[in-house]
Amino acid sequence: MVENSRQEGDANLPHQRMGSAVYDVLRERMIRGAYPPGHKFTVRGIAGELDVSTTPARDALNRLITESALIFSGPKTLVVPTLTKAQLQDITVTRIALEGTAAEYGARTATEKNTLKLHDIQRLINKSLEAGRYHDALWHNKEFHFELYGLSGMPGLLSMIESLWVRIGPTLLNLYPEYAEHRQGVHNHMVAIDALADRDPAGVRAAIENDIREGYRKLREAAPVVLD
Amino acid sequence: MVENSRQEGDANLPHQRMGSAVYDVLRERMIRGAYPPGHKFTVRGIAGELDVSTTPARDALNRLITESALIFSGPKTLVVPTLTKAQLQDITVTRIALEGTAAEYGARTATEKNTLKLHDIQRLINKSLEAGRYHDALWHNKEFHFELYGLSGMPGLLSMIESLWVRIGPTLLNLYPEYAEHRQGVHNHMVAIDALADRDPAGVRAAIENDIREGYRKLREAAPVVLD
DNA sequence: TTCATATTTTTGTTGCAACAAAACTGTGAA
DNA sequence: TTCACAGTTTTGTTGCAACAAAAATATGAA
Repeated sequence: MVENSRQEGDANLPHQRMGSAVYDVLRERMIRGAYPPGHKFTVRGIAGELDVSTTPARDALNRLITESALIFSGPKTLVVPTLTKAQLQDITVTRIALEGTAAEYGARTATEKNTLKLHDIQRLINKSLEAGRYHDALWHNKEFHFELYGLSGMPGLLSMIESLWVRIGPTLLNLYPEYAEHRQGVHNHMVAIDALADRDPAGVRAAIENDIREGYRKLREAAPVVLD
Repeated sequence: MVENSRQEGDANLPHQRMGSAVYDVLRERMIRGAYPPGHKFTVRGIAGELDVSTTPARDALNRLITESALIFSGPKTLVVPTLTKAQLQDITVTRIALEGTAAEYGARTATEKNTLKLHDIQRLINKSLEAGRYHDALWHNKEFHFELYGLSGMPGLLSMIESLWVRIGPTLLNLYPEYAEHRQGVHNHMVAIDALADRDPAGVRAAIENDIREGYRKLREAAPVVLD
C-alpha cells in the first residue's frame, strides 16, 4: 500500500550518492561565505531547497556537524557558528601548522610550471581586487592556496586544511574591503611566489604563515565580544 | 496503521543522541585497535550489535567515513583501510605538525602538577610494558599524549589530532611487541617530561616529534607492499 | 512597553519498507 | 586447484510516517 522510492531522479546532479552531492554543494557555499555566522539550517529546509528527501539532507548536515562547520546552538537548532576569539585563535594555530607544512612540502617538489600557474592565479586576485569584486578575490585566493598545498601530494593533509577553510569561510568576508586596501595579502603571495622560484621551501612556508597571521589579526578585530 | 517507535528504550546508554553514542563506541574501539585493517562493517551489523536501528548506526558510520577512519573498498563495502606507505607518511607528517604544535603550546602553560600527572601515566605505561600487556600500554600511551596536548587549551586542534589517532589505531598494534623491547618510546616520553619540568616548550615539541617519527619508522616496515 | 505564560507550529531523530545493485555462494568446466 | 558464471543473499541508500520536544508565536497581565 505504501509505494515510494526514486521519484525525482531528474533534477539531480550526476553524482554517485545524493548525500555526498548535497554535502559538496553546502561545503562549497560555506567556503564561499554564502552563509553568515548565525545562519540557521533545517533538515527539511535543505531537503526542499536541493530537491532531495530528508535522508540525504540530514546526512550532509551530519557531516558538516562532524567537522564543526555547523553546531547546535540548542537541542534542535543548527547554526553556522559565530567564532569567538578563542576559537579563531584555535583555528589559526592549526592552520599555520597545517598550511605551513603543506606549503613547505609543496615547495619542495614545485616546478617552474607550477610557479607560473600560481602567478596566473595571483593576477586574477589582483584584477578582482581592483574591480572591487571581493567575492571573486576570495575565491581566487582559495585557488592560490590550494594550488600550492596540492603540490605536497598529501590528500589527507589537504582535506584537513579544507575542513578548516569551511569553518572560517563564513567569517572570511569580513576581511574585505578594508583588508583589500592594504594589500598585505598580495604582498605575502608575491613573496611566496618568489621563494618558490628560488626553490626555498622555508621561505614559502614563512610567507604563507605570515599571510595567515595577518589575515587573523584583521579577523580578530571583527570577532564578537563574547565570553567563550 | 503503522505503529512503530522507541520500543527498545531500555538497553541504551544515557546519551543524548543515539547516533553519537554509537559513534563514540566505535571511535574508541578503533583507537584501541579493536578492528584490524580490512575489517568489514555493515550498517545492519552495527545496528544489531549495539541494539539500535539502522539510522543511528548509519549516522555513526557516516561520521567515521567523513574522517577517513572507514572507507569504501567497493560501492557497498565499508572497511577499515589498510594504510599504504604513502598514506602512513601523509598521516605522520600531519601528526608531527599538529601534535608538535599542541605539545609546544601545552608546555607553555604546564604546571608542576601537570608534569607529575604525566609522570604517573608514564609509570603505568612502563608497568604494562613489563607485564607484556601491550594493549594497556597502548592505551596509557594515548592518555599520555592527550594529557599533554590538552594543556594547550585548544579543543579544535585536539579533535583533529584525535581524528588522526582513530585512523592509525588499527595499525598501531603492529608496533608491539618488537618496538616495546627497544623502549625508544619510553625514552622520548622521559625527555618530554624533563623538558616540561625545565619549562622548555621547544624541547617538549622536539621529544614528541621524535616519538612520532620513531613510531612511524617501525610502522612503515609493517606497511603493505601496495602500489598506492 | 515588558515580561511571563499558554498555544501552535516546526524540528531532529528514529525505525522501517522498498529497491536496485553489489557481494557472496555454489557449481562445474578445464 | 583455478577460474568463470549463474543464482541467491546481503547491502547501502532513499523516502517517509510517527513522535516527543523544542522553537516560534500569540496572548494577556502588569
